[in-house]
Amino acid sequence: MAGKSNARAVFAAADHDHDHCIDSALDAASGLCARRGARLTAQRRRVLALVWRSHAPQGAYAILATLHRDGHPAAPPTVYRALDFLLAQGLIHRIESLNAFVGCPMPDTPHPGHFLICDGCGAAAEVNDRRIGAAIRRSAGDVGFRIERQTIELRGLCPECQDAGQEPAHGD
Amino acid sequence: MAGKSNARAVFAAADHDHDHCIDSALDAASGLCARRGARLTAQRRRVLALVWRSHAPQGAYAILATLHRDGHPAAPPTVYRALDFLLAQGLIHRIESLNAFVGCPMPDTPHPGHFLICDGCGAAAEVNDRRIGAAIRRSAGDVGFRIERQTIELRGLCPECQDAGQEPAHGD
DNA sequence: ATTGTAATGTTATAATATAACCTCCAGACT
DNA sequence: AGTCTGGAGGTTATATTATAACATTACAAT
Repeated sequence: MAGKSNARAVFAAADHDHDHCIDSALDAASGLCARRGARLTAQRRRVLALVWRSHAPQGAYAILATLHRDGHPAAPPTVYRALDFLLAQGLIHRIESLNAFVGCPMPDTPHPGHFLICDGCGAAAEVNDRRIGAAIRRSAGDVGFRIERQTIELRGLCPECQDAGQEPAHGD
Repeated sequence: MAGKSNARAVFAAADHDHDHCIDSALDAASGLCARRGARLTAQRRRVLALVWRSHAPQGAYAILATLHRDGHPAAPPTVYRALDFLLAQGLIHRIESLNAFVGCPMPDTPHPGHFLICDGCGAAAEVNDRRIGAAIRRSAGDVGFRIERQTIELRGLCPECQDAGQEPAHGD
């Protein structure tokens, strides 16, 4: 129906069990922090859960507001500190073009983080394509630039939102 | 001396004639706007000149402050409007990871804008490597994602700043 | 001169992020 | 248990980046 069904799925299906996403992310974080001797406190765990609330990147102030609604009032520094910790542990990534944060699906291994971000549904999918990484390293190497950090954010429309966007038109 | 002299230069040399950069950029902008029927007003021209003040991306409020010092006081919306115009005309690019703006060296043709940004000297070099573009298109195509806009920002050290950073060490 | 539109001015405020300083608690060591 | 210590979090204030909303001016075309 979608015409994209042969594509590798990187965006979660609309009807997926998102509670499972959240639970696995929290479990992975617990294990990882335990192994590293890092303290995943209740506060940090709550913030991580809220970042994972959706596959759409969450802003710091959205997280803050949700903490308040959930009976855990906090001030901005509290949230930013928790986010800093989670970034340092590689449990989340920052999306620069949105000033927002998204959970990392593979926090065990360090990686640059390449994102496809849908302007329709807001979801961000992390891809980490070896070809992109290789092309970037070659390009930088050619001019003698030493890369320390990458921001690769591709905005556009995911397959589902492309399909959804075309229906309104009269069979164009 | 630098050991990188065989690399293609994308970062301007420390001693280059930067006034020439500014002048060419302004000339190019004049011509381009004239051809398009877009109005490069004095205000917009001043802001463009200030974006080009350096090869390091300039923040909106830095531009604002300089306008004040130059006897052209303005409020934030004035600067942001000028920046919006310049972005729309492709005369400048926004660097998301810095919340700042940098002049485009080739404003005549639309292009995504791939940047090498030196954390040493602050300079941003636009590269637009075909291999990066190709890798990105392939990667997105594989999963059926339609790209509308790209943010590719590689942070690190330019050749000069790598050399400068190593001198302090005792011949390592 | 008139008029319509785009550009700019003006005021206020929203949204994002951090500085600085303080308190408290968990775990290490005795 | 006592006590020390460093990190986590609380609190207040403020910095930085960006935009909303509305008034005014400048300009081009008639």
